[in-house]
Amino acid sequence: MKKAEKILKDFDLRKTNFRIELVALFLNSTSLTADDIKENISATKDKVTIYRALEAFEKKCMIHRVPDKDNLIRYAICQRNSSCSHDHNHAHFICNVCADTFCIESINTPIIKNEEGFNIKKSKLILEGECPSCQ
Amino acid sequence: MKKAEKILKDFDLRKTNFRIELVALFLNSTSLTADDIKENISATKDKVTIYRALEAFEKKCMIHRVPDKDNLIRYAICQRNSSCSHDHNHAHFICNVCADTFCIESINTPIIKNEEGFNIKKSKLILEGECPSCQ
DNA sequence: TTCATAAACGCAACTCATTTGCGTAAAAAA
DNA sequence: TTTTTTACGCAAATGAGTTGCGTTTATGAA
Repeated sequence: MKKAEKILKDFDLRKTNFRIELVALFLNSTSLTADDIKENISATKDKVTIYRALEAFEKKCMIHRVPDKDNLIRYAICQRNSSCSHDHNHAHFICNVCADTFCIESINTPIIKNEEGFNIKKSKLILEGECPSCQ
Repeated sequence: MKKAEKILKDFDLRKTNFRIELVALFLNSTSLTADDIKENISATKDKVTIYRALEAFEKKCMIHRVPDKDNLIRYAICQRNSSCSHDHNHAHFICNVCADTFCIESINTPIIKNEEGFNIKKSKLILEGECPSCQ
């Protein structure tokens, strides 16, 4: 069994041709929008199928949402296995050139103590600039 | 001349009834979406007029875009005067209850040195939780 | 292997924030 | 006051994401 199929099994997701292809695409990508997927997948051209697969993958915590340059819905595959309990407290980097988003596992989001009466439960750190390939 | 009119003049923007009312609304708000404006303005009900005013205000750097809970376009008025040269390097806080976004001028976005081949030009820090009024 | 069933697919149509075009009105400059 | 530039308002378009529904397929039990 290939890696993509094993991942689907591990996350209790059904193995369809499209979903196997989609997992493999995630494994070879830093992050993906619905449109990226449509352009790079052969098993379906239907956007609804794509959105529903993303929804299912996210619900099982196989992928997580990452910030996007143009506020599109964008996902990356979760590197650290898994189950929904693991935290996504790493920074994200958006490349202004290629518009891709990268998980920066080596930088954690800062822990900010409550300030000025705000009850802070979570923080997100988004970096911008040029990614290694675009410089 | 009232404060709102002075601001429009300072930013080299025309004084129309709607824009005067809109600046005053910004001065009394933490942040606003187009829909917030539509609900709280009497001078126009036309969304195109609202979007174009926001575009003009942003271009002159009278307002700046802030993150939004639902990925809507949301703005806050720039507190520190002004001209487009001043930096917006403060954190933003999104309230999960009222969905308003607050500028937290007392917290700066962290300065991250270039990492793993990424050329980092800017950072954004987004905090989430409950704002003072919603706790 | 076969059957039942729950989930996935694919098509059409919809929602809703934001944008574009264009003719008219009004503000600022001459 | 006249000219010029910008703002307004209406209609229509765009485009990402969603919903409904009938059909197909993967999976797990018999």
